[in-house]
Amino acid sequence: MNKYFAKEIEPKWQEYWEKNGIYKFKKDQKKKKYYNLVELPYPSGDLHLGHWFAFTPPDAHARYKRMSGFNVFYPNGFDSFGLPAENAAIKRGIHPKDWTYKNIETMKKQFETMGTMIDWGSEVITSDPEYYRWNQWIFIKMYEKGLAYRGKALSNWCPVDQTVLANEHIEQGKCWRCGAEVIQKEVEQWCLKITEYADRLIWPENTSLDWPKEVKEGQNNWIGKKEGMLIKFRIQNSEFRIRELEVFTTRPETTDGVSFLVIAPEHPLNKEIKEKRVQTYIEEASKKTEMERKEDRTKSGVFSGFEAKNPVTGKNIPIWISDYVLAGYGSGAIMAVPFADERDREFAEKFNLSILKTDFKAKPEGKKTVNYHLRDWSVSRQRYWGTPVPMIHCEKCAVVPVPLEDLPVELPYKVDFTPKGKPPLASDEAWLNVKCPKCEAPAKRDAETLDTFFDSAWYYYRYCSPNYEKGPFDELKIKELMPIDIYFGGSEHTLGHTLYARFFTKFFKDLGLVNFDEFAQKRAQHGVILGPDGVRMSKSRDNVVNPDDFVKEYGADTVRLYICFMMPYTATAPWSDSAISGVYKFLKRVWDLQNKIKDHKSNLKSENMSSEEFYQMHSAIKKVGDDLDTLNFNTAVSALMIWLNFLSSKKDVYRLEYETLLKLLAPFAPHITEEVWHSINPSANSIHLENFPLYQAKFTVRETVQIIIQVNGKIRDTIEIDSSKIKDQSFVENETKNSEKIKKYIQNGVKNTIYVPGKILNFVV
RNA sequence: GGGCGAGUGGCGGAACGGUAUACGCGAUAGUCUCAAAAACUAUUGGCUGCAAGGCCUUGAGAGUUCGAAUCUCUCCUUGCCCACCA
Repeated sequence: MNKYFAKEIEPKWQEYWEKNGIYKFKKDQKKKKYYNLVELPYPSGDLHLGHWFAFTPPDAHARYKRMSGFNVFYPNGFDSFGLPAENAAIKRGIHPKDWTYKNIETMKKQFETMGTMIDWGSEVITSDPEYYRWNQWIFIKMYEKGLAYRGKALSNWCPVDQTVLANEHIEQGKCWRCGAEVIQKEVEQWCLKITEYADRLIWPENTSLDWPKEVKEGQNNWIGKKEGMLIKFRIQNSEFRIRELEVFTTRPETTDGVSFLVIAPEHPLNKEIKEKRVQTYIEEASKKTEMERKEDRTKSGVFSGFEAKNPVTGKNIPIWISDYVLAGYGSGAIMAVPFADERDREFAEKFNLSILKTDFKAKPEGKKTVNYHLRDWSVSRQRYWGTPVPMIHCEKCAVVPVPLEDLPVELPYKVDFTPKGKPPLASDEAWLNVKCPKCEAPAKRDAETLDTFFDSAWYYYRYCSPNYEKGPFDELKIKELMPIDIYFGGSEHTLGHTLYARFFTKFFKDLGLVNFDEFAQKRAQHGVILGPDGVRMSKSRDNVVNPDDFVKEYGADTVRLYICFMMPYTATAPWSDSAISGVYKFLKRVWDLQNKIKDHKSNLKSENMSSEEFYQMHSAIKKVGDDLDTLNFNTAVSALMIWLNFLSSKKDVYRLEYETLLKLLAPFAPHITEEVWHSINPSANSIHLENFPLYQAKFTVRETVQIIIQVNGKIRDTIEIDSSKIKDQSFVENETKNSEKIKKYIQNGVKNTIYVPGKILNFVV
């Protein structure tokens, strides 16, 4: 027998699996489908430790499910549009497309070294025209339903470059490129009316779906449904076109304590106020970036010079302007009740405003209304590397969607995508100028691209029929494969991606394309492997751990197993390689255990195994299987170690024991188990086509059990009884009579006796 | 400020309200060796005792319970997400 040498066996089996297509998903009426999904990666060009952590435990789960008789669908793809490609291109002069597709090639090769059972036959690459064509199709459908509209959204705006900036492109309040001060500006852009689905996106108390509480509550809070009232305050100035201020409040009963009104700097009323100090304040407020607003919480504001009449008390109260009132929430105007609200009091104290009392009994007139924290989703990006918005702007007909049969609107390759103050696509005249589909007059294409969260909101539908040409997906395939049975991913997607995905699913249902309401039965969120210094890994910090180094040293199986073992899947903890050698040692010991197999030709058949041997084996099968089901990968591995410790303490190992061990280990360490499996079964098929061993409940209990004897809850002795007797309390009590230790404690009489069958006998004295 | 979570040996971490510290790392001693590495064996929460044993221990404090790391309350520390949401 050779020594365990991972480097030699791993590529061999990866090739074998590929050649024999053992991971190809095939329709199988006899088996239940199991859609196992991990969030598709961004093709950054390097498979890092985070990818290993995101993909290998789910791979073990998928392999277990497959061995347990499910027809497992485990596809993968690439979320390949987006800013990094464009930034890399600008920096290094490579075209975003070339950069992206080269990275995808590299990463797919790296994925192979991981030894996953991913079926790449259903791969989806979101920057392929065959994919984003359907992005455009969905966008147009949303437009037709009134869900996609031109709206105004507050954005970071560079006044020099004349462009919207992403948060990451603002450095200390200045534009990353030209250094100009970034301001907040309402910019017209494409928005999706996710708010129309707000109610349906709220998780009901008793959902049958298995999603973490953290996600359900997080999303519900984010949607932030609040019931309140809109109350009108008459402005004491007859020259304004706006005569009334409408405010939203959840506490109408405090209206008698309204001491002043506050409106947001962006409130339309401000356009009618010409005073210089007011305009100066508004300008200053617009310069504050998000970061500054977060950091500086001191109240600022300016008196508008006008008053409004409190509908309850009839008193005139001043109208102030302050950026602590948000334009986007409610009506962008509040009634300030400093007596009851801390922020209002802070403001009143800062500007010496009088504070009126409220007895919380006011009953103002007003419209009952519901407000949501959730905003509509702005999807326009003034960027090159994304899905072109499939719209045409015509002077006569305004906005006209591209006819569906003309899709996709392909992204032109030769475009100057360096920032120029207008969207890169706008500089490609040949692409930009088209005829209006309605009136045939000269018109222009929309030069913006879609947010990449649009791409990832529905990619898992496309996996089901990646080459389908009659629609975004084949409805029959969807019936077969959706919804997803388990969706693995990161917690950073709680308020973005997974919410959008739910929104899209509900939209598809409204279109009649699908007959379910939620896209994933179960959501499993992993933690994060931090750098060895306990901080998030990043190149700038120089704390990035490269998994390839460990793969080279120990092999992929060891790295997979270690990632499963080192911490719970949900945990966030620093990377440490201190224990990886222990996992490697474990695999070597499994390998070496071949030597101990009793010759299968001998008469020592598994029927001759002792009850302890049966107990150990069946307990391991149960524990490993259960843990793979419930995603407790670390304790599954420890159960394997415990059993191996038992097996290696014996003189010989039964073939049944050893083969069972290999099958339990196969989901974690697919290569070594395959190698050894073939070496002891030369004519066998792949171990990954074997069934996961079944345990028998009767073997998971020992013949005798230890009962703990307590006195007043303190352990004083243990006794061993036959497990058939565990239900017999008086028998157990009698047994303890022999114990000198116990006698000593209970000689003065027993007040009460508590017996937990098979566990504990507690005397209360 | 709001929401969700976490605090257990030297370290990563196990423990349906029922033997706390499984498993792994590290450490100590031993076997093997000229030596080292590797491998194997034993020990490894603290205090106390020659020993049998006893006492203490899951961030701090209270409570519920025959019994609490686990449930409840208060506080402390810490992580993540959101954040002037009226």
